[in-house]
Amino acid sequence: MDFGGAQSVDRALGLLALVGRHAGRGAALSSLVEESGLNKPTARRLLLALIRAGFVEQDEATRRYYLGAESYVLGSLAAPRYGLLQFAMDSVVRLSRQTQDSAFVSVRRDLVSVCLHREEGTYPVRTHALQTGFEHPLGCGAGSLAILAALPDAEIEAVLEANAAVLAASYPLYPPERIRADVAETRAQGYALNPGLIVANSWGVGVAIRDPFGRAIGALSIAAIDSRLQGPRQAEIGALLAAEATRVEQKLAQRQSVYFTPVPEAGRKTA
Amino acid sequence: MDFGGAQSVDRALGLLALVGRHAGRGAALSSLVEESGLNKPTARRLLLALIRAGFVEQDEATRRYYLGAESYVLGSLAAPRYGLLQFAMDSVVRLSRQTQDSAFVSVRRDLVSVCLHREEGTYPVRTHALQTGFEHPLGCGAGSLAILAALPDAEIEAVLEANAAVLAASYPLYPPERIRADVAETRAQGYALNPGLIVANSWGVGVAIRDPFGRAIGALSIAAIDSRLQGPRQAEIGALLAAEATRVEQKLAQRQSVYFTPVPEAGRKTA
DNA sequence: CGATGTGGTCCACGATATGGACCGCAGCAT
DNA sequence: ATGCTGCGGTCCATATCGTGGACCACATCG
Repeated sequence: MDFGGAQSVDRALGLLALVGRHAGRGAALSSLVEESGLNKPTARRLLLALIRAGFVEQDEATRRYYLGAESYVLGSLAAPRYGLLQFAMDSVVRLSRQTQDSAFVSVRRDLVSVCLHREEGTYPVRTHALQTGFEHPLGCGAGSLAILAALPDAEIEAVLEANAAVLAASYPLYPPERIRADVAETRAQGYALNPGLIVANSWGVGVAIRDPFGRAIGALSIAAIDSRLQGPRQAEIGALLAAEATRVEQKLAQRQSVYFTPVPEAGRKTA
Repeated sequence: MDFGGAQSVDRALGLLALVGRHAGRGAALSSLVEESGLNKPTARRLLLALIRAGFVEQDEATRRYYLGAESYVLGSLAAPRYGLLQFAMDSVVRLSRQTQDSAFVSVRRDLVSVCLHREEGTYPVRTHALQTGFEHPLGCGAGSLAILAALPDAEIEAVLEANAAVLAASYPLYPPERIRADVAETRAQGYALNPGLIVANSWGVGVAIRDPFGRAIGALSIAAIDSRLQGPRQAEIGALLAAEATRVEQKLAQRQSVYFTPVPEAGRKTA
């Protein structure tokens, strides 16, 4: 199979994405080394290249790595095409206020769902299972499941197959059959439920956001401890989420007509 | 001089930034080759790496290159640290409505100013000199000059020196002395004026935006044909801009206290 | 139906990235 | 003080990897 060379570029971009997933907290060299599978000199050398280009910055004192200004500029320039956060921000804040629990926007990125923003709830007991930058395979977690359930059946199968290895390795509570069942339930209920399958007692409810072509591109979700997402409140929150998702979809439909691309490329195999 | 290796990474990141500067329009391979100074096979190979990582997408039909989803995700993750667009968006829209001319947010990126968003004016005769993604050396253009004038004198000299080569080569109407004079005028007036120095008859007025530490990080600006920016209207627009800049600064001060970094690294020499 | 301008690919050559070994430092329990 | 551990960072001989001139395929145009 021909990958077209440029391996060090692949590694550098992987590192960049990794630094992004640690944004806020900052990433230590050692953790980047571990998570990327690179060795230290290589990781360091690539980070220097990323720093040189302004995509990453290093805190002089703590030596931790953060995303740099160029990353922000790039994202802002990409916003017209993908601007989910821009349009979902209001809704997330509103959801968090209304429910007192933490609210999230996630976006689909190929085979996974990435959390773009977490709006802290006011209720004193909170779950911190999901934080900005975290990602899970499609189907794992409330928002992630909502996205998956909104895809055409054929695509769901393709995604599950491509994710099979990761699921088996890191998500023991999520065998493919389970996810298929969850998808069916999500479609029946109108909202996705995660009954603490990633972190025990940390439940979530999610609803997908579709682009003007009807493709699921992201999700809104709420997370709380199990006792706050039982009985009627679950469906109430599902309805709230659905209402806000519709608002986001309307904003997307208004502004983006010019920019949106017909097809964002199918999921590819795992490396 | 030791650059720490990883040259192909530098080139790839340069290409990525370049694709970003063409966002919206999309970038043709040939123009990327020309603007980057790379040769075709190399550029193509690096682009394939960028596509593989999701930072760039290629339109199947037109073969043009666009920023990909990962670029957007990355930028969203960097937003808490650099979120200027997020907070300036409202102001730009308002400015454009009030003045009927096109309004812009730009952000400082080392030695240059990059236009993050252009809000189209309603007035029938418009200038298209500045578009989203365009960048100019600090001091060249209204917003860019506003940023420069808001820096400490020592930093201004450092920036001018570092930019000397580019200015001499590509901005014949901007000798360093001229920029120094413009800075003085900007500080006296309270707003920066570009009297058609980049594109003839395309004038602009700009005001800097400062972060909570007082450092100039970006600018708001208005552009129009010369006849619409003469006499009293010039200062009126200057005042409007200053008012909106203050609003943005307040939003930044509120939200960002936790995130903002003390020092964003001094300008480095041109390559 | 040649001429020109795209986008894209091949492959021999040699410049380039690699990673095991190493350094210096900070914290901490002897 | 003294050794230990874990951290961030760097060196440099080795061989792997990227390079770019030459080339192909396909449109468009006069």
